[in-house]
Amino acid sequence: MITLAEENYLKAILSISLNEGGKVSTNAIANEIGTSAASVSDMLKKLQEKKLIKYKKYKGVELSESGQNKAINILRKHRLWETFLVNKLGFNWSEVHDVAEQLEHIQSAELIDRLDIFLEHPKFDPHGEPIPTKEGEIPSTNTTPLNELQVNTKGKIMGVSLDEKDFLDYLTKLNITIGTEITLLEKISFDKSLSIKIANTKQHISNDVAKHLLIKIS
Amino acid sequence: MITLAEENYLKAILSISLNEGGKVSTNAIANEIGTSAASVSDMLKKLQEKKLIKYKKYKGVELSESGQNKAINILRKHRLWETFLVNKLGFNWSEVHDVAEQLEHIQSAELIDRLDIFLEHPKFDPHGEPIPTKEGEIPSTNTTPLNELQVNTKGKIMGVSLDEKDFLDYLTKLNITIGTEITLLEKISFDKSLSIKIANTKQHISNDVAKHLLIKIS
DNA sequence: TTATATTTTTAGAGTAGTCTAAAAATTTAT
DNA sequence: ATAAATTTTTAGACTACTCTAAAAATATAA
Repeated sequence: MITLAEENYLKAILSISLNEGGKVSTNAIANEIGTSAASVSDMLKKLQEKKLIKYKKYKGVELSESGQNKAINILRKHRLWETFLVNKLGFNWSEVHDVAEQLEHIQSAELIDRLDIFLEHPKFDPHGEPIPTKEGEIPSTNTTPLNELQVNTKGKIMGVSLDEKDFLDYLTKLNITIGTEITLLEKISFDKSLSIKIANTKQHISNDVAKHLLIKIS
Repeated sequence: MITLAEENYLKAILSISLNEGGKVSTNAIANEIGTSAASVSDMLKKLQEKKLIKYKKYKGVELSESGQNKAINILRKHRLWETFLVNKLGFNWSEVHDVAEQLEHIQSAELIDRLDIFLEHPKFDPHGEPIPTKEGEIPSTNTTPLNELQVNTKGKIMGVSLDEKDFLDYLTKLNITIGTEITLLEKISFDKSLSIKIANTKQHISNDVAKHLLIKIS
């Protein structure tokens, strides 16, 4: 049986490797989980023992096949629960992360199958992130972070790659949500901030915000 | 903050005192939780420390007001989740206990408020057991265990007081479910077993089964 | 009421996870 | 290529919970 702490480590390793690719460092995991590098080292030994990761001391870590399956399944559960919380219970998209972090650890394959049916097999969660299939496929989204677009490109916001309350509340304040049409007007080279147009209104956002907005060019 | 283990102890103490009344013994708790009396003794000290129980060594234990509030809230969550699983996800009433035992520990008052609304404020769970209100009231049901009825009494099954798969599956096999009309035909004094009539068919059940069937006399 | 049985508590130890401090390995910079 | 900085691991300790075995308290029965 896998423990709650182990599940959180697998999830962290998956999340980092989806963002950066390649081997994952001890410090990166410590940072993601909010613990010490020493604790991570300890845990990596246990996960290695259980064949959930491939790990050589000082050389970084990657998920084994079974570890990846488990991690993707947790991600699937997280995103299905977020969809349930927003679509069925009426939560705001900025309020669901913490509860979903608890719900994702409930152990019952039957429950998730039925939840998926109840939600009518959603492909994307309320943040536009793809929900892995039961088979472990993560549908690709064909989107580009806003900060990588060229000036004068027009597109539509398909999702956000950060699930933090402050960030999502700020987007709401900017009138940015999924489906919003957006035009990139100007890139300021000094601080990499951007001028954008939304609903015929000009706005200015930082690079930190822009890089988490996923755009489909139209 | 309250831990998962602590929640399970509070729940066990509540459950025993609802069934038997009065002080709860160390052994009864050990038995309910499936652990050793030594572990229970240890934990009682911690719960006492946190003012969740009233406890004197060797003298049994009862919940404090705050302990009782917490325990009733867990019971409320358990029964709301069971209702969700059966009414919304289509689980059978015999399949939901284990999953609800996990879900009852999710920490979010907002989640339970919204779930209650989503389910349209149910008063009873799929086993006919009353769902405590947000304020901690447990509605009384005015029912009698079948084995306490007098011979030739007619009534309707309003609920069951045991949530175990084997038991519920057996009831289903007997064509017994909530709402079923039932007549007590005969009590066998030798083994306290009962003859009953359901849908014009005579059947015979043990006292162990009968005592968990809650009847409203008609 | 004194012996016996039962229940409960204490003592000591083990596991899973966490921490800080220090040692070891690796990377970076001169 | 060696020194300095950074990263990672080890060592030792702490908390929460569990266990078995033994001691202490309580209940029961002759």
